[in-house]
Amino acid sequence: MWALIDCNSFFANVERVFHPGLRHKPVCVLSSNDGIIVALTPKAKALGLHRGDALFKVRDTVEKGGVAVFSTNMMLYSAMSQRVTNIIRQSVDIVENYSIDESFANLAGYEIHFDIEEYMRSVADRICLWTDIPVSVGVAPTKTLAKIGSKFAKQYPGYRSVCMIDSDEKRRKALEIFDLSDVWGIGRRSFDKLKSLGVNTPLEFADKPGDWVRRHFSKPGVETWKELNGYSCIDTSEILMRQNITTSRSFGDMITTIEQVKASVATFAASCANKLRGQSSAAGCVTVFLCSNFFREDLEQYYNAETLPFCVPTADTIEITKTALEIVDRIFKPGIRYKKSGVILGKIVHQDNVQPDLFDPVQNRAERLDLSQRIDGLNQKYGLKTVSLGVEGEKQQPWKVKSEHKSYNYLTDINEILTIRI
DNA sequence: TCTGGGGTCCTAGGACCC
DNA sequence: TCTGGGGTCCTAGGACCC
Repeated sequence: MWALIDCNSFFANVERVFHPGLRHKPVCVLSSNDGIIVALTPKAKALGLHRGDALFKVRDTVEKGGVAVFSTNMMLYSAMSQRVTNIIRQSVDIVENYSIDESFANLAGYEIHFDIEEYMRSVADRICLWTDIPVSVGVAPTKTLAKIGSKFAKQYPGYRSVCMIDSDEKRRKALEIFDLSDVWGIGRRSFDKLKSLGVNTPLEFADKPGDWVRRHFSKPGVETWKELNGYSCIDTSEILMRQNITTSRSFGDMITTIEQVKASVATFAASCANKLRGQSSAAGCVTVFLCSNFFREDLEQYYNAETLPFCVPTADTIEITKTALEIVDRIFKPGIRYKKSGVILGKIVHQDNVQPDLFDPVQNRAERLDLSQRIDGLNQKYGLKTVSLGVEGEKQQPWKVKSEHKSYNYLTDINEILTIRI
């Protein structure tokens, strides 16, 4: 059996933890630039707000409904996610951390010594007691069914946080009433296709014969079908090394000069390089893209991207930044008002597997990497951008994101720790 | 005026090899 | 007029996830 432990309205609930006055108020968390709503509590949903709504379009509802609004604070959410995961790992041996707010726990063998439902309920209660984050748990023979269980657990308080799908009767009943478009692995396209084929519920899909499914769908569709029928086949075991690393942002204000574009690209390149070293790897190529504001039909539109390879895979901030800026020189077009840029590192290999080049123009790779790592160390100890490249520019720049409702880094910065007045 | 960011996997088709 | 058979590797784009 698998359990899926899913944190309810995770970002919004993390904010609520540190603002106890909001316990019974609607809360929502915004994307970068305070653009759209990315997380919201049930009370905010009840006002008619949705994930994906642009803030400027729903400002009326937000103000009239007394909704507490927060800018996104990933440092805080990551730190809280770590705490939740740690508690799960204390109770179950094999845990796959699937996303920032979800973990799969492998319960094989646990039924011998425990009442699984009560055991997982005790885990859920402990998470709530120790972190104040409410979770919903689904338990089932496959991950896809466990996901469905957790949605039921979230929807109906009667389950007391844990919904177990452990018999064929329960499975069929769940699949009969569950929304087909909410099944894990069935996105917009597959949903439309199933509808057009006359399939309206997960149960109708599960009951189709295997050759029908294989005729209409390829590997992912067949796997979902098997999982719905109780045959476990989706592997989410942990990805130890990312194959691509991206840093991109929309700008607070549109920018026009090449110096500003370069400052943004240099900042994102340094961020990518830092993430790259964090997983002890090196990149074989770098891509830079620039684009204008596609929502502004009155302005000239532009998008361009280019990729350059490295002679030898590298994790050196200076080398990566220099190459990224060469791309800017090639694709920058004057007269455009730029809204977004981004840096993508690709062809990533582990640093121990880097193939040297006999004609490598860089002689001191080890020292260069050491320099980058020492800069990481200083920035880790004294705060972001304590040491950075000059080309990244000053702290205040028009392209920096808007973030007007950001809470403090209560869990990771000693200067921003929660103050309690008695 | 204001509209997010970061990933993975699969497949078909092109280009190439013998 | 007739024009094989069997592969590999790479990439762009689609579909999906959070």
